[in-house]
Amino acid sequence: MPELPEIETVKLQLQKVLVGLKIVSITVRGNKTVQGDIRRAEGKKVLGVRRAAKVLMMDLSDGLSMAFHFKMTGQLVYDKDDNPKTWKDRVVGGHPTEDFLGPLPSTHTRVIFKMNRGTLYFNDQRMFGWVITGKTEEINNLKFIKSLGPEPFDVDEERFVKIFEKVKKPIKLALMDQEKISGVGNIYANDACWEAKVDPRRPANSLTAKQYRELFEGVKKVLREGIKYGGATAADAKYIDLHGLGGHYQDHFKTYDREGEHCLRDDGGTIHRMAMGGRGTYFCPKCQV
DNA sequence: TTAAATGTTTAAAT
DNA sequence: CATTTAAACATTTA
Repeated sequence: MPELPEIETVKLQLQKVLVGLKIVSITVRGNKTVQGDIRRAEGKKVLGVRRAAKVLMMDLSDGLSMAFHFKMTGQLVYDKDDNPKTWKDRVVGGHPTEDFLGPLPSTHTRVIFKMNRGTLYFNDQRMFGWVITGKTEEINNLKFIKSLGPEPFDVDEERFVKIFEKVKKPIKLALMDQEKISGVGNIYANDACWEAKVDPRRPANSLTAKQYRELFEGVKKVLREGIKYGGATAADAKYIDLHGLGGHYQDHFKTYDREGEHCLRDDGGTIHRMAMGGRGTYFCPKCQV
């Protein structure tokens, strides 16, 4: 699921509970999910948790690291207790499914990390996600990670404009192109275009200087809001809010999943939905030009 | 039954 | 070759 804010949220959570713990044993239940010899990580200590765009990385003792990609439906759940009695004994992050609340492992659990205190589960319903284990240097040099463009927070306006001014594809798809700017996915790309009052279908090279500037500020704004609210758990996760788990950015969507609803600018416009690059694209035809 | 779902990844077309 | 588009991946839910 997750885009940059959701992974950032998981990272911050895991930094609090996982660092310093030792991986006692690893059980692999989905071979498709695992790349490299993940069991090399057994007996290693978690030294740190970090993030690059949508990739979560764990640095382990003895120069090993692991990189997780959640793709559409990945999630990490850490149970502090072997038999969690309340949701307070559980830390969750990633795509919201009932796995957040039910007993684990579940049918979607692909990897189980038994720690010296508690258990970490990597769940992934659709099995697009992956976890790669290797030397820290190998992980840092993964082709996928090397090909990532800068995150929006790491460029200035001039660089931002330069990235898009020769791109002919629609601005929304260009924003989601990880080799140009990394960390932005479907939800935040939609909302960023709304913030900038830009029609998502506009060729990326056709924006005015003002629109580039507002898009640059807008994309940072929606990402910052996503992080502030702890990511999005989307509308299908009511049961998660009930228990206090998960983020709340879904309550602050500007356009995403708001088809037919009024534009938040109260300009009389209605949020329309169309498909672009096979993904749901939401915008207000009235103010986004 | 069909469509769609917070993402890449690959092949095909331009 | 660089860029862009469409299909594919696997599963569940509306």
